[in-house]
Amino acid sequence: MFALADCNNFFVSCERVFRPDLQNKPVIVLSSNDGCAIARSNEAKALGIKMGDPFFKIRGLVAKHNIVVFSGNMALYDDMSQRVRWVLEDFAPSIEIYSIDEAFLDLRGVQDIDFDQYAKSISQRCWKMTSIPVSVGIAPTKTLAKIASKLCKQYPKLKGGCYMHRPEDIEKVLRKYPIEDIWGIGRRSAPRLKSMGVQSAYDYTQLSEEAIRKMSGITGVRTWKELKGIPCIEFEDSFEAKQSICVSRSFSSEIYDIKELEEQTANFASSLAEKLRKQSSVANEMCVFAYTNRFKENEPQVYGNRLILFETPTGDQRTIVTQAVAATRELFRKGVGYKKAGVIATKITASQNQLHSLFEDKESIEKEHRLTSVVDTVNKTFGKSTIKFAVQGSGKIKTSSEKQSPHYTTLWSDIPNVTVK
DNA sequence: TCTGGGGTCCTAGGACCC
DNA sequence: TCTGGGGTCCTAGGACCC
Repeated sequence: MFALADCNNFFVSCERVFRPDLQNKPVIVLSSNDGCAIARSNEAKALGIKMGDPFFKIRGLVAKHNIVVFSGNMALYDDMSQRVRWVLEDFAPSIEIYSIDEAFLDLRGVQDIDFDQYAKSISQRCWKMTSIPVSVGIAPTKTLAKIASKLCKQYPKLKGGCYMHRPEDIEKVLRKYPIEDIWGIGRRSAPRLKSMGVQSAYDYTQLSEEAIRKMSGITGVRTWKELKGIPCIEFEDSFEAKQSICVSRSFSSEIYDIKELEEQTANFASSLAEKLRKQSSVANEMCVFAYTNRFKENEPQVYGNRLILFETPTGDQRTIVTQAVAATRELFRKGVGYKKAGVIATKITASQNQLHSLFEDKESIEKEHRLTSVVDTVNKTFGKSTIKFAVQGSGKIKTSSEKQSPHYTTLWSDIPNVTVK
């Protein structure tokens, strides 16, 4: 059996931990620049707020129903996510972190226990230890476990835990389960399937393997088998270094000035380098991009990008920042208003396999390492951008988030004016 | 006026090899 | 008129996920 633990309306639930007065009230959390609704409480969902709704389009609803609005607070959500994980780790020999608000638990080999009670216990323990409501589904495959956890949200009497294993029960559930809600069936395929008369998960299981393969390839076949109770999707509990890392943001307003854009990409590059080093990786390539506001349809659209091939694979902050700034200078066009920019590292490999060029001097490489490790330590201790490159300017990215709650659980990173002796 | 950020996997087709 | 038969690797784009 596999379990899926899914935090309910996670970002909203995190805010409610420190604002218990908001229980049972409509609450939403917005994306960066307070752009879109990316988390909604059940009450907000009931009022018709959809995932991804632009904030300016729902202002009326928000005012009318006194919906409480937060800007995203990732520092808080990341930390709360970690706390939930700590609780989950007690319940299974290994867990797979699927996303910030979801984890699979590997229960293969666990026998002679009441799985339904187990699911409920996991949920209760999470609530008790973190004040985050968590829905736990247990089933023979990951895809079915996902469905089981969704049932918990639909039926409060399940008390946060649902064990789904008997074929007749599974069939009953799948007959009522909408095709578009299946894990792995996306916005693209769902309408196509519906037009063929495939409405429910059960209908999907009734198609032939050939038909599935033709329509949705091997991934479709895997989902199809998983719905039939045959596990096909690997349990991935080991840490895998990311194959690509992207740091990008939309700006609160368009940037027309080259210096300003350079500052921004320098900041992206700096945190890109940090992320690379954090997973002990180096990158062979980096792409720098900047483009105009795609929603201003009447204005000319510009998409500038530059690919940088590093001479030797690198995670070095100085190289990455310098090259990103140089690329920005190249792609920048006067008179263009840049609304979004970013940097992407690709062709990533482990730093211990790093190849050095014949002409590099060993001593300077070691010096570089010592420097970056000092910078990392200082920034980790005293907060992001305590030490930064001059070209990063203020070290801040030009975004806005006016309704952000405090970093309740990680305040130390916000302590200003630390004196170091 | 105002529209998020960050990933993965699969596939088809082209370039290249003998 | 007739024009082999395998392979591999890489890339871009699509589809999916949260």
